[in-house]
Amino acid sequence: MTTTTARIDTRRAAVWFHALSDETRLDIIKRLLGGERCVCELTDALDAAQSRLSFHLKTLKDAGIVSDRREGRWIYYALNRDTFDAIETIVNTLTPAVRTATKSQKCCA
Amino acid sequence: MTTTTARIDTRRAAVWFHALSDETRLDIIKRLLGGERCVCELTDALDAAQSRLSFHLKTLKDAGIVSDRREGRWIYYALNRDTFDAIETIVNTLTPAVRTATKSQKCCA
DNA sequence: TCCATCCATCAACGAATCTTGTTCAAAGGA
DNA sequence: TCCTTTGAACAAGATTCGTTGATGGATGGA
Repeated sequence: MTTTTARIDTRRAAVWFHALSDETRLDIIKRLLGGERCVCELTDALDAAQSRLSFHLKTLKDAGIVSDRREGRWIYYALNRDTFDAIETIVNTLTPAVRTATKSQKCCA
Repeated sequence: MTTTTARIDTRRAAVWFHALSDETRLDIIKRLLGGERCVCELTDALDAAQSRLSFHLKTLKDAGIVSDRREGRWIYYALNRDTFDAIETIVNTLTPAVRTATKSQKCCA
């Protein structure tokens, strides 16, 4: 066996990274770092059309990055802690493996 | 100021995450964890057409994820350590912020 | 009940992405 | 020089993505 990173579920990882691969979605995530927000707050803050935000929120939700909660007329979105933990695990497994992989190049170049 | 993560360069982050958002590219990265490889080795290992791999390798190269080196007839690709360090920094900055952001929800739900 | 607000969904369009097949350039061996 | 190998680049087609505007459902107030 080469490394433990070979065990990474590439399908899930690809979905997560895709959700994070758009600037609008990263801006949404930044806003949600301040706590849960309803869509109307995000449309104001990001100056984006409502349907556009709804589209990106769905992408984030389908990827498990955020979750939503209805309260009266409003729907609040919040970051999904478990998914970020999983992403952190992937990256923190991958990077040391990269360091190991690139060590041999340094000495033989 | 809300958090240090607000400083994250979303443009660069989006490019990196996009490069990581494809299963074929993640498979390439996994292979390169074993050390640098030429394209012909990757086509054999991943059972993919040469032009397809060339496309994905270009995507990875443009994003700074890999770098290439010619040796005679062969071109060897290797993982780019610095980029992975930068990605690790982003994720390791973001995740604690997510944990902080999601703490308040736990107590008020 | 009627109306306003919040937000998801849909249709349509253009742009970007991915795949496949083909062509072309660089390098080395016969 | 000619041939083979390696891999980039290009064109064409299919698919996915992102944006915009319009519609409709759910909720709550008047």
